[in-house]
Amino acid sequence: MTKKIPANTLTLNERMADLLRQKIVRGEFSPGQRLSEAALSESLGISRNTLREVFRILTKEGLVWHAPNRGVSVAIPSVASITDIYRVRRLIECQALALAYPRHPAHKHMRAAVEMALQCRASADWLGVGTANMEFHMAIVELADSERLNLLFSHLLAELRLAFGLLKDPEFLHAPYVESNVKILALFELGKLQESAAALGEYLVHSERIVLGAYARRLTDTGSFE
Amino acid sequence: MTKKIPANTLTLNERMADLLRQKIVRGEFSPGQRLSEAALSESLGISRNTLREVFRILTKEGLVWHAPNRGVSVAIPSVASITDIYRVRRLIECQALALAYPRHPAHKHMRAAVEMALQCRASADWLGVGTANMEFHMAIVELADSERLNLLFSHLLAELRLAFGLLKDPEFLHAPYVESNVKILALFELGKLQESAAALGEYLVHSERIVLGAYARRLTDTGSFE
DNA sequence: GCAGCAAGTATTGTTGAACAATGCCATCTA
DNA sequence: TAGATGGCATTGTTCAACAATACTTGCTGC
Repeated sequence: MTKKIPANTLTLNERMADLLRQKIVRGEFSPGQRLSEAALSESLGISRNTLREVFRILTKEGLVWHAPNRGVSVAIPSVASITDIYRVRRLIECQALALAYPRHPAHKHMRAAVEMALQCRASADWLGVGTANMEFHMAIVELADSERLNLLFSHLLAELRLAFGLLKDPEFLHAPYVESNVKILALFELGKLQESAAALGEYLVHSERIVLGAYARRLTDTGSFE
Repeated sequence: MTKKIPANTLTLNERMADLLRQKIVRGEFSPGQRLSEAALSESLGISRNTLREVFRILTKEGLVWHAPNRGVSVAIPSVASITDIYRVRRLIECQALALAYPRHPAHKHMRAAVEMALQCRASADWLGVGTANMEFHMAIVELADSERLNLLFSHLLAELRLAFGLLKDPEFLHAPYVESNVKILALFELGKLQESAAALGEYLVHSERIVLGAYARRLTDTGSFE
């Protein structure tokens, strides 16, 4: 009866999906860029079939776009998708925070992320600040104790990261929010859940505006993608 | 410059995924049943490679379970997963309803679903009542205007349907809620969003209790799956 | 020069077969 | 009975091939 837990060794597909996901969110490919099966499978050292499975994984996560008979390309974050992502974030994050149990274990993750952000900011590591910020918000969602929400949210963040990649000036994007997160965490630790959630809501509205603004500016600078 | 819209013809993978998804939620396979690649690919008339892509799609949706080197089996809805699903439903549905624009187009879908439920109930078509009920709740989520929430939710419902399939007595499961939906819709149409959302919340709590109860009873009747 | 057409090329979609890696099961031994 | 052994079945991954679709190039006629 003591069935062995399935080996947690990831299969090749999944490892390669991780790899490619990182390459994409780190901006090693430009949005809209076509990902040729032949070229990529050779450069990754995997077969076309395996690569296609990887593509399918990333398609579900919204990182690449698949057009039948035309292959896959790196997704181009649209204004609509950014709006959508923030809409979901407000809905999920605020509720998760407002309804949370104040001593929930994920609380430690929140704190760790805030500390990481402060540290990165001190050393002007703006990419690190961005990462820490995302971890903070991921931790907020963890408060809801839902596997499914966690998964959805991690995909959302990856997609958002792709959009951030388009924008210059990460300092401008992330740095102002370190303080905001500090405040949200402080209110949460004091048990002032409603106020904490309200602060979070404000942050999200503000952040969306900044991202959309920077995004629109970029589009007019460089011309539309399509 | 008038690029053609990508052909909306689904690829074989996707069509087969739809097919298999239906077979699963309709209970043509029993939960836990192993889905052999060789056997299934032959019976569906597709190659093993194609079937594996289909499996990957359904795995992401939670309908089948994949254990490395041991293949995939129809998912066994656990008490934990049911709890999780209802947790997500409460979080998303109630907010979607409470924050909705009262004249949102999806409102028509809600009404259509309620009418369908009434009609099915009149002819004692309990399966139809169940379907209509799900469409009603899908419509509620559509109020939030989020592509991503819609997608998540449709997967959630498919998973839940799988759990329902385990239970006898669909009348018992769905029939009592026709009235509840009528009430929720009525309050919504009157613009009483908070009351409507509250009624929805009550429904969800109640429904979860019923499902878990029936589920536990079934487990003690037939013995644990594992 | 340019719109439209036609043939050829490149890429993706799908299949079948092959072999390695892993898990499962029956048998054997102590 | 417990554990080791070896064979069998299934999955993981690759390869090669061909069909179906999209893209390119060059041509024609105006």
